[in-house]
Amino acid sequence: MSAPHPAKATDRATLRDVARLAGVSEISVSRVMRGASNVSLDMRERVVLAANTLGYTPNRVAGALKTQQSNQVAVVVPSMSHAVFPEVLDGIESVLSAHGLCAVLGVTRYDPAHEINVVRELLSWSPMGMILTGADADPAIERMVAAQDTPVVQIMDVEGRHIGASVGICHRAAGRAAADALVDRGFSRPAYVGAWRERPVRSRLRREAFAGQLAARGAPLLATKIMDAPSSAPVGRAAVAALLEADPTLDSVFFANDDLAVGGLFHAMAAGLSVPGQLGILGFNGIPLGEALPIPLTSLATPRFAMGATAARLLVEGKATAAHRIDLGFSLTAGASI
Amino acid sequence: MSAPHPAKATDRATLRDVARLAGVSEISVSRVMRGASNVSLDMRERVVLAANTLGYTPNRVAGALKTQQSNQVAVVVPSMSHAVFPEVLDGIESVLSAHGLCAVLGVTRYDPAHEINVVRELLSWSPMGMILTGADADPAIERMVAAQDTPVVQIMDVEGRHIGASVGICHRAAGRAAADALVDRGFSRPAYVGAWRERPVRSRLRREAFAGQLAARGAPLLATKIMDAPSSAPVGRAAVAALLEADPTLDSVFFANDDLAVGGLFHAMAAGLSVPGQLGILGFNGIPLGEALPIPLTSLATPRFAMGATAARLLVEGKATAAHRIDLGFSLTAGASI
DNA sequence: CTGAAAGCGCTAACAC
DNA sequence: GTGTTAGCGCTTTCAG
Repeated sequence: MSAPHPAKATDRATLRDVARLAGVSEISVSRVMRGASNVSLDMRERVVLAANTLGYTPNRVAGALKTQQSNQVAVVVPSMSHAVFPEVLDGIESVLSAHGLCAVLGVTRYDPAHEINVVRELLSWSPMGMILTGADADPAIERMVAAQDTPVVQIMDVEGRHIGASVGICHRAAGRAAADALVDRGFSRPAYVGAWRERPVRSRLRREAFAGQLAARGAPLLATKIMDAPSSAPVGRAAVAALLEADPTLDSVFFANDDLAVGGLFHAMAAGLSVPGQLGILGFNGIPLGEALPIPLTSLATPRFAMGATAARLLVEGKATAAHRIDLGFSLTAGASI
Repeated sequence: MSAPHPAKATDRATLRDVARLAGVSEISVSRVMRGASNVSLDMRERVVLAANTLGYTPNRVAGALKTQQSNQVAVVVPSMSHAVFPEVLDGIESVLSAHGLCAVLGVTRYDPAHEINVVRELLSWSPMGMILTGADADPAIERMVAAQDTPVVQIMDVEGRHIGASVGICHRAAGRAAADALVDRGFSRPAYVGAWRERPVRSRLRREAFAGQLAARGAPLLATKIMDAPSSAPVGRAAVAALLEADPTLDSVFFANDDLAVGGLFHAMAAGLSVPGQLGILGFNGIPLGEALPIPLTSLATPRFAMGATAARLLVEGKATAAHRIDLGFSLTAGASI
């Protein structure tokens, strides 16, 4: 090809190139590429042939600029290290990919200031929607989202101030349910273990509701240990060891999540404590690992995949409005640790 | 503002709007927004004021169309359910965000046909680079990437055919190391457990090298169990139970990953088998959970975060070329299960 | 230091 | 069914 203008050999083919090769107009190529209906079979064939010859891929950047719509969905999560968010993302992805959409990822590291930058960055690509983790977003975020009129779904909590739709569970109810589960089974000297300095606000909501309900049931919370490090089994194990050393009379522990709870259970096993006889262990999230443990972990199972999938579905269906506040609920798993 | 043209109230502010309000030209606003040097202080102040008043956010879609460069990096992984890829993504994200880049996610579900579509989709946004999981990409993928001249880094394996740079480990070497570790400790009747029908090719490489080295060391592989389901502790537990039922004389098991290995360890504990006395358990990946187990899991630890971070760094530094093939290696963890 | 003109690649809107 | 025209919002020339 002896092009008159000096193009790099590696330049990406454009509509124009395909049109020239096929001997048709650009708009016809555009129509074929987008699968428009009003195109003759002959035209379609010629264009497809030319496009394949050139290895043409539509340029979505240009398309998005023109149509003012993108197939990208911005997804903002606090962390990827924790098992919860990958599963939520999995749910989001499963729905998005089925609709030809893709996820652009932002990770906030539980840092509200950083979250603002992440959101700004993501919004600069004019996504067709945005999924945020947690309620009570910073006012700056609310403003930016409003300025661009971007549909928003917030996940995890159904409580708190929401910008658009919300999909999650009621963490206060979960805290109360945890208290009831322990008291109902005869535990009377409960403790609580959290981590990561309780950065995720919803874990605080659960703890407070847990403590409140325990008091109401006459079995007040005896000890609380919030670790500095992010949640993990080793951290949970260390927390329980510390709690029991300080007060060996504790008879049960509710954990901020299963990662911690598994560690607590391991401590009990290693220390020769019978579970749940000498120590009851109650987790949160219901991760698959729990059921494979020698003593199956009892936990409040949360619908992580479904939260992501539902949030994505709301966006796809244009239902990302404050009218939609979906509580997906939780359930006690059939474990044997309390 | 009595604009002469009928604009939606919710329309996003543009450079033009800011320019009008500030009483300057569009290009000046552009220069200020991008932090160009040749702008007077006065100009900068006026523009910033106007931009803030309007809540202006630059439109990256338009910018990318003009400059032909994006700040997005396409990341293609096979799954999010498995613990490995979130950690890799975490590493990628940490580097990208430090450079003002963001990740666009594609999930292939270990489906080569779907992977082609995912890559095409992601490439249509002209990302500044692409991170692919695994070697030996489909020729169609290789073609598309070449047609757009997109820098590529492939992660996980250093073996196999690579498009651009690669960052990973040698899975054959890992398989051999696993065999050596078992034989060196006196195990002579080893088995292997895999999952997900061995869809990730690299797990097959490990298994084959494992079997080969075992044979060379005079302790041939006695049994292999590849489960249909994706890896998880329950699946690993079931696999070991099945293996031992078929042949109780097995004295050790090497697993495709720690998720499975943990399940195997739990089976041994629940069945009253001493570990490593009656059954040696060797995992792969070295997940944090392992060290918190009552019997700390011995595993071949892989640098998952570092793989992601290194891959992203290669892209950022413009080193995503075939010249770079980085083996980050693995190491045996200090466990007590073999 | 500031601005005017042109155009990135695509697609609505309107001809024919 | 097909083509022409115009312009999305920005930034790279090139003039002043």
